[in-house]
Amino acid sequence: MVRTRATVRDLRKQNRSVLLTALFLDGPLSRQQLSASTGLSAATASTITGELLDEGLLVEAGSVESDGGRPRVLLRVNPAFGHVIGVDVGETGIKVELFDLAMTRLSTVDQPLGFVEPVAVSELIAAGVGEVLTATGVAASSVLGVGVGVPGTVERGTSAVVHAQTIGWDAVPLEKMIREAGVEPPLFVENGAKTQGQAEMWFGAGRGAGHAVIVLVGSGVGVAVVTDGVVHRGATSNAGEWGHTTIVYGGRRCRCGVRGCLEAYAGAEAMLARYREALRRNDPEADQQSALEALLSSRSAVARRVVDESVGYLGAGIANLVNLFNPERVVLGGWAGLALGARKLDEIVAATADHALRHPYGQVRIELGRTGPDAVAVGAATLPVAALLDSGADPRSARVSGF
Amino acid sequence: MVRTRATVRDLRKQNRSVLLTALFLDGPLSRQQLSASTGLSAATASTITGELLDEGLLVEAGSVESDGGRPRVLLRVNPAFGHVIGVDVGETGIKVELFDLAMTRLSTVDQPLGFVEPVAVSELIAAGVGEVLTATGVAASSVLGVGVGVPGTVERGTSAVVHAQTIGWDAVPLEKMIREAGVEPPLFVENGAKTQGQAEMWFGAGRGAGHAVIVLVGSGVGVAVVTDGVVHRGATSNAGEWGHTTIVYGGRRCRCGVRGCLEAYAGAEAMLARYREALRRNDPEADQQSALEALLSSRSAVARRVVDESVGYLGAGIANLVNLFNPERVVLGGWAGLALGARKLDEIVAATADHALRHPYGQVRIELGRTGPDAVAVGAATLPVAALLDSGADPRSARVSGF
DNA sequence: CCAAGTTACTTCGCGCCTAAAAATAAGCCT
DNA sequence: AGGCTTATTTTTAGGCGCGAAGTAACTTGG
Repeated sequence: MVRTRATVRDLRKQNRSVLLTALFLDGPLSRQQLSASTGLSAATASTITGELLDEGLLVEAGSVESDGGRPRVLLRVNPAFGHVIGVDVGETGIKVELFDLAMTRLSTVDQPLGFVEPVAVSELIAAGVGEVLTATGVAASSVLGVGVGVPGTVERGTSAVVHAQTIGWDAVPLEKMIREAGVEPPLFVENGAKTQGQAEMWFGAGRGAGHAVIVLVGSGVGVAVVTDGVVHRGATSNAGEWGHTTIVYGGRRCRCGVRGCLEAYAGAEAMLARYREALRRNDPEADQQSALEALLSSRSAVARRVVDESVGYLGAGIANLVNLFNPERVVLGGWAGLALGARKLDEIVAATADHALRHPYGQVRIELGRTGPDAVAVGAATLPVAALLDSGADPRSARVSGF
Repeated sequence: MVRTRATVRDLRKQNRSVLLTALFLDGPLSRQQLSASTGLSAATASTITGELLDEGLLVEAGSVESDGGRPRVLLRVNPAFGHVIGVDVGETGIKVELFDLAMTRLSTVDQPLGFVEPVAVSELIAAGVGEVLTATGVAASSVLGVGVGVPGTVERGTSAVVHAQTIGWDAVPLEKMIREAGVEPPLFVENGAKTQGQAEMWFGAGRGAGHAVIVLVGSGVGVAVVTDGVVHRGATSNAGEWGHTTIVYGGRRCRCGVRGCLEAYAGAEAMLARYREALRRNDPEADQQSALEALLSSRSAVARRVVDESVGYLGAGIANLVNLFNPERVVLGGWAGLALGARKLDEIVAATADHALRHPYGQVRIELGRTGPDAVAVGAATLPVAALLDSGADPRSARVSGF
């Protein structure tokens, strides 16, 4: 971490951020509790919360009676201070959701989309954003930001650029395009696996863990690695390409062209392909989701073998992550991950134990994901919230959108 | 990152740290340059450096003539402010080195050790520390800290505990033992691969990279992952067990008991074992180092095949790291890594390219390590230095040892 | 040799900041 | 009602970085 110089203003900003984050994550708290949990003096906690109340970021939320003293007044983040929007760009459609600052869902729009073309996607996003706003009567000016979860990797620079081989996107300047389609609030474009990981960390099975690995098994596989509470991004925001790590050197050819990638063994697509091969059939399923369900519940020896092998590969893949990252928690999510995990979690855990080193394995807890089907959108919506919390909502820093 | 409350004192501490770090890493600088490079105002840079000069942390280092103005006075970290000691606990012996604060080596002691037994190791370390001090006449009180690089993983708690399956250490409270053997300065126990990675980052091929992966190939293989300039440790400091990630599912049995670990293919021991098997010989080499040299320079088809295969496995293993961490730089080190890399770096790079995703691969530069055989000791010695720099050498914080 | 010019560094006053102490608010209990 | 307890606000004190205004230490050009 390259630390940099700080001024007295940064102090205030940081302490605002600390208080705001504590209130956001741990619900209503009194100034007293805030002082205790953050380490700030009661005086400072009081001054700063007073400021935040004046600015409309906080509101009072009742009081707790005491046993013989002045009752403590509870404070919480003002849900009406602003709104955030989360967008899930999937391979079959686009979901746009509007939340208030307490992350209560106010409106949802689903738009199916056959062919994923950047211009069409941008326009659908802009339309969806307009729709959720008019449906709820929320003013565009109250939107703190729009988070967008996309497939593929996102390169962050002055403006986010998306690379997604599977849908044929090569260096698509999506942020610029969405802006040009008419979306005004600040944009936060991020890989969908990472936004889903974020959702799992804040609201799901990752809560409370500082070091966690969120494994997402869908058609393919992905991972979000959280270190010290922060999603790991690497030098150019491309980190976390777990699906294309080699796990069977010289093995099956993956759609990325390389042999032996984990994704050639452990995603829903790979499982179904291996099943087809075992049965010498050659007709790809129309609906992966129900095909996987059928495979998982089949009692045929072939199906059972395919599933058991998949569990082995997945366990080895998870063990690699455990060895490399030494997390306290592994969360297994994604639609296929949840379907497989619902039936085979113990076997997956056992396979992980077989392949991981004893010591890091001993530190980890492996759980199923607990976020719903809109986890990508929820996670995307948390991005502007995180930005607000991290900045301490500093009223002195220039804000692009007028809120 | 869990940010925490800050006081006005933390400000000064942080700015001291920033200045001190800039001076340590980028050699002598004038107050003027410091002000420009850190962003601190000239006034503050001057005040703080004045303080640091008074405390003896900095010294003047000549001046640069100007073209028509007051010449700038150069400042640098005072090499004589204190000393640091680095210890390398290897499988064949213990090396203790003394450095001044400019990391100039003042004295070295090598002590061979056959059987690596914790008590004996602790006593040898204490003896070595005493020896380098008396040899140079440096007072124990001027030693800022002793860094110790050990095989295996180090669990940091109130006192460091070492787990090293390969040498039969299971939860050895090494820090406590070294202390009891009579070493007084603050101790910093860390995994040897990580200390070597640290050395490579500060003084070797990793310089300037914020995100890097230091790959160490010796008898086995290890890695140090650097994220944002900081060595990644995970929840319990066990992160980075690359050697025991599965790369050939169901493959060769590794000494850890699992099948298909990278270490069963890519370290010197594995290469020699595979060569022996190919030749149907059964006599382990007495000296791995010269045996590997012989293997690498052999022109026999069998030797060439073993080496080429190893290059492939190693490349795939590196590609996994590139995909997962998206580093800007990969440094290949370790005695076997350097030996192999000296002859086959291009092939290793090509094998990495074959297995990595195009995009993250496009961001990375793969280089040979540039630190010498005492990299582990040098890296260990940097640990107390890093602690000093990070703390801003705050004279107000209580110090255990009297310096 | 001296004055003017130039650049590096210091000093001082201001506006902020947090902490500690003191004061005040708002309940409970008898 | 009065004492007691606890929460919050106000006051005061000690720090900090910055900008402006000096001051120091040279070079240059006559």
